[in-house]
Amino acid sequence: MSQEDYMKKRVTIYQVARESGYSLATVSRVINNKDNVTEETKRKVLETIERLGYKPSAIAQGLAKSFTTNVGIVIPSAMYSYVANMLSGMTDIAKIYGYRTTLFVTSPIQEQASEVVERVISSNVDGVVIFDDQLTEADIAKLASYQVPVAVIGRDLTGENVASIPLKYEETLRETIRMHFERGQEKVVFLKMTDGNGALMNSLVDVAKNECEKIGKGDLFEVLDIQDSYTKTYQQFLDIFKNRNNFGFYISPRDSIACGVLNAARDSNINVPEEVQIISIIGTKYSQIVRPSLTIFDVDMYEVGSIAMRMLTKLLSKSLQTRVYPFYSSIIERNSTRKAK
Amino acid sequence: MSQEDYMKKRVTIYQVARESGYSLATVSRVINNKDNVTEETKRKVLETIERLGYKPSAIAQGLAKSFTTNVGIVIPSAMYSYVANMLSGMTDIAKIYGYRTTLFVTSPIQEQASEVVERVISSNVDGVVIFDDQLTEADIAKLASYQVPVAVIGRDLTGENVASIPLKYEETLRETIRMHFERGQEKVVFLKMTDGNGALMNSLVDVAKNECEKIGKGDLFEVLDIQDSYTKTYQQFLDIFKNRNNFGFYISPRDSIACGVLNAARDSNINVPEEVQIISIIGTKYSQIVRPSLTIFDVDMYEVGSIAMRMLTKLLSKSLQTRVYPFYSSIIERNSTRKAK
DNA sequence: CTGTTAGCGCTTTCAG
DNA sequence: CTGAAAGCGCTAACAG
Repeated sequence: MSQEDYMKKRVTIYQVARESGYSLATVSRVINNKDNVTEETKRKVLETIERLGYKPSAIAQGLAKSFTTNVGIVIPSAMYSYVANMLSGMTDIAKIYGYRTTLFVTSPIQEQASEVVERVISSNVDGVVIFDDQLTEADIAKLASYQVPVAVIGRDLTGENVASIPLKYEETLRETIRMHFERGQEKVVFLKMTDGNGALMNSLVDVAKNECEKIGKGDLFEVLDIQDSYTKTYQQFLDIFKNRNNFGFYISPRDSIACGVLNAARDSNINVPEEVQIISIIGTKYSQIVRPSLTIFDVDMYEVGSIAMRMLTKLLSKSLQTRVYPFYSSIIERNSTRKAK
Repeated sequence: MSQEDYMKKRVTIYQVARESGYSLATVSRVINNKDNVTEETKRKVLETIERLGYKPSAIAQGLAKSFTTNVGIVIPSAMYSYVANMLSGMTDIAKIYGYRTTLFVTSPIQEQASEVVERVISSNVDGVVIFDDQLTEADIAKLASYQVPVAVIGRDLTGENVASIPLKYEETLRETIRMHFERGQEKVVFLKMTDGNGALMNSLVDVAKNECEKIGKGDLFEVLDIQDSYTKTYQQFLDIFKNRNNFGFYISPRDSIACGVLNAARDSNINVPEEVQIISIIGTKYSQIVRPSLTIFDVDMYEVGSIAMRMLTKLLSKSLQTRVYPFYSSIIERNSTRKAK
C-alpha cells in the first residue's frame, strides 16, 4: 500500500469521488460493480480507490441498502466439539455465499438465554441460524415477527421466514433398545444431564422409556442424573462400578460423557462390551479415539451446520423450496456394544 | 409482546417519537440512558418503546456514533478443539463487555488467508483478536493502519493499536528434550504437519532441533511429516510400527494427532511409555480421555482467549497498560512418558 | 454513461 | 430538560 498507510482517519467515498474527479454515484457504481460505467471511468476510479486505500463501510452500506450481508449464528455457550463442528459447517457456507457471521452465544440459564433474541434483533443481521435448545418457540416466533428469517436446527418448525432441520434420533433410539433386549436382558440406563440439556435430550428420555414399556421392559429402564463433564462422570462411575455391579446398557447424550463411563469401566476392570455396554447419541472424534471405540448415533454435525446455513441463504433470497429438512441418524456400531450373533 | 407482533416493517425511532409525543433527540436520550431526561418523560418514552416493540438499529447507531460495539475474531477454518476453547473464552468475555462478535474464518491457503484483512476492515468492527498463524505481520500492520485495534495471539508484537499474547512453548520444549536425554537415548521425532501449520510450530521444530544439537544429540533428532488428521496419522503409524521398530520419543503438535500415534502403538502391541513415548504440545480433553493419558504442554486456551479479548477491550477503551502478556506453558506429566526415577 | 439529491435510522451539537 | 437540524457513509431513483 501507499503512503496513506499511516492515515489517521479512514477514507470515505467522498474523498474517492473528489480525488478521482467523479461523482459519488459513479464511485458507488464501481464499488457495486454496476455495469453502466465506462471501462475507462471504472479503471480510473479503481485506481484512486487503490491509491487512497479506500474500503467501503459495510455499516453505511447496510444502512443505505437495508441489508447487511451479515447472518447471525446462535449457539450455546458451552462449545462442545459437535457444536464446533456445526459452527465450522455454518461459517464455511456463509463465507461461500459472501455473508459475514455474527456469533451469539446464549447463556446456560434459560431466562437469560432468551435475551439473545433482543440482541439478534437489534444487530441488524439479515437472518439467523439457531442451534439452541434453550430457546422457546416463542423466541423464534419473535425473531420471525421482526422480519428476521430463521433456520432452526433440532426442531420441527415451520412458518413464514422459518426453515428447520429436525434431528431425528427417535427411530434409531427405539431400534437400539429393541435390539438390545433381543440380545440381552441387562437394564437400560439413560444418562441425563442435570443442567437443562434442553428439549431434544429430554424428549429422547421419554422415547426410550416408552419403548422399554412398549416391549414390556419398563422395569428395566432407569434414568441416571449426571453432570455435564467428562471428569465428573468418570468419578461418578468409578464409584458406581466400585463393586463391579450396576452392569447394563448405558445411553449417553454425548461421547465425551460416554468416555467417562468407558474409562471408569476400564479402570474398574470391567469388560466393555461384555459386562457394560455404552452408546452415545452424539458422536465426535472422541468416539473414534477412545478404546474401546464407541458406538454412536451418526449425524454429521458439520453437514447439519452447512445445510442449515444454506437453507438460510435460500430463505434470504426467497428461493427456498423445502422448508423442513430432517436429518435421520443411523447407527455406527463400534466396540462399546455387543455385536449381533 | 403486543399486537404489533405481526408488523411488516420494523419500527423506527421516528415512530416512537411521534407516538410518545417527544422528539427524536429525547427518545435517543432515553435509549442511551442519558441522565438529562425527566423520570416522567423517560417512563413515557419507555412505555411506548415497549408498546411498539421498538429495537434500535445497531447499524444506524454505528453509523451515527462511529463505533459499533462489534469486535472481530479471526481464527483458522479448521476448528480444532483448542480453537473452540479459545473461541469460548473470547465470546464469553466479549459478552460481558457488551460486544457482539463477528467471526472471520481464514482459508487454509496463505494467499487467501490475507483476504480476511480486507473483510475485517470493511466490516466496521471496533477491534479484532487474531489467532491465525497464516497471517503475516504486514497483514496485522495493515489492520492497525486502518485504525483497527488488534490483539494477536501467539506472537510477540507491539505497536500503536496492537496488543499481543505470545505463547511460550520454547523453554518447556527445551527442558523436555533435555530431560528426555537424561533418562534415555531414544531418538526424538518431531511430528510436523505438511500443510502449513504456520509460524509457531515451525519455529518449535527449530527450537527442538537446536536443543538436540546443543546437547550433542543432533543425530538423534528427526522430523516426520504427518497429515493433519487423527485417522491418517493413526494409519501412518500403524505402518511405521508394523515391525515393532521406530521406537522413540515423539513430539506432536496437537493431542488429537498424538492420539493417532498412541492408538497405533497400542494396536501394534507396543508399550507406551516403555517403548514409545509421546508428548503433545497442545492439549485438550483428548489428552485426558485417551489411554494411556497424554503428557502435554499445558496452556489453558480458554484462558488465552479470554485474556486476549479482555486486552482488546482495554485497548478499545484506551486503558491497556501492558501490551504484551505472554503465556508460558508448563508440563503436565501423564502416562505417555516415563517418569523420572 | 454520469451527476444531483434524497434518504437509510440514529446521535449530537446547539439553541431555547 | 427538550427540540431542531446537521450529519455519519453510502445507495438509489431521477434527471440529464
